[in-house]
Amino acid sequence: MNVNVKSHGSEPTAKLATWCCAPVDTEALRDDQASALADVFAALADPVRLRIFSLIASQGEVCSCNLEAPLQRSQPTISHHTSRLAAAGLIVGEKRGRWTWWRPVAGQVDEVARVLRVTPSTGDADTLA
Amino acid sequence: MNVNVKSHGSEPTAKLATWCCAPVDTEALRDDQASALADVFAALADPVRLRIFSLIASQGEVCSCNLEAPLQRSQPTISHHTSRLAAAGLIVGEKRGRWTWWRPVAGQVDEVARVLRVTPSTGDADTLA
DNA sequence: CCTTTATATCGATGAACGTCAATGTGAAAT
DNA sequence: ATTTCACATTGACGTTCATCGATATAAAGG
Repeated sequence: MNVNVKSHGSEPTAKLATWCCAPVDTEALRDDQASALADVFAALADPVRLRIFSLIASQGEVCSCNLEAPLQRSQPTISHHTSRLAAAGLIVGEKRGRWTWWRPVAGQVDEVARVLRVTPSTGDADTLA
Repeated sequence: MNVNVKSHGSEPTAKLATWCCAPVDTEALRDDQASALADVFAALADPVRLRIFSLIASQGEVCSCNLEAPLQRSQPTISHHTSRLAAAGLIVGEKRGRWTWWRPVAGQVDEVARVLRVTPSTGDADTLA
């Protein structure tokens, strides 16, 4: 069937799960950790990219051709945003036939969620040293 | 005693927990939800702000005066970043005497982490490259 | 009052970003 | 081979941003 399956997308620059980092409330981030993490947040800091990512994550797999209409953006703009999400390691693309299919990278987004976790043990009535 | 305790910081524009939204993999984000969420991510999309937030979250409470040295940024720059974090609802400031003390808002960051969660039970996810 | 201290705001500058029209690329269909 | 189709890349434009120096505000101590 899929003879023309190729891996696709920019080489992700962010490989958070391999080396970054303790939850933000347990230990202060080093500068290099903060830079890598900021790159991932920057990829999510645009409403169009967020909607693209949620469309991909909720459908499991989405073709680029099915993103232009719901987001009302031009084809180059969609391509630009999928590239940025891929560079951040949040999605991966696979070219099958003429279409590029994008899937979420669960590990990357879970890693971000883990780092973001703030222990609720800091009650508001507590004395905070 | 602390007679001069005042609430402080810009009125947070992002009140995610009150209305936003399903995890990104269960339902596609609406445009207004994506915009609000993108604002929070934009607040985290800078290495200096990330380190400020992690310093505050890990210490529970930090004075602005203790941020300039570790981050090696000027006082106006630190003030600018704390304002942006406060506007995103991620921290709150309290002016006691001459100093402004910043604390994390656990609910906001937990809400972001919850929305980010991607269930690893995505049906066809076994073919991840 | 005046001075000191901590923080906020203003103005400017250079960099990065979102967007689209035009164009390039490579694979599929005819 | 030629055309068509899906997507990437380029170039340009206006906007937003991070940063700092200068200045303003506000509180505490004299």
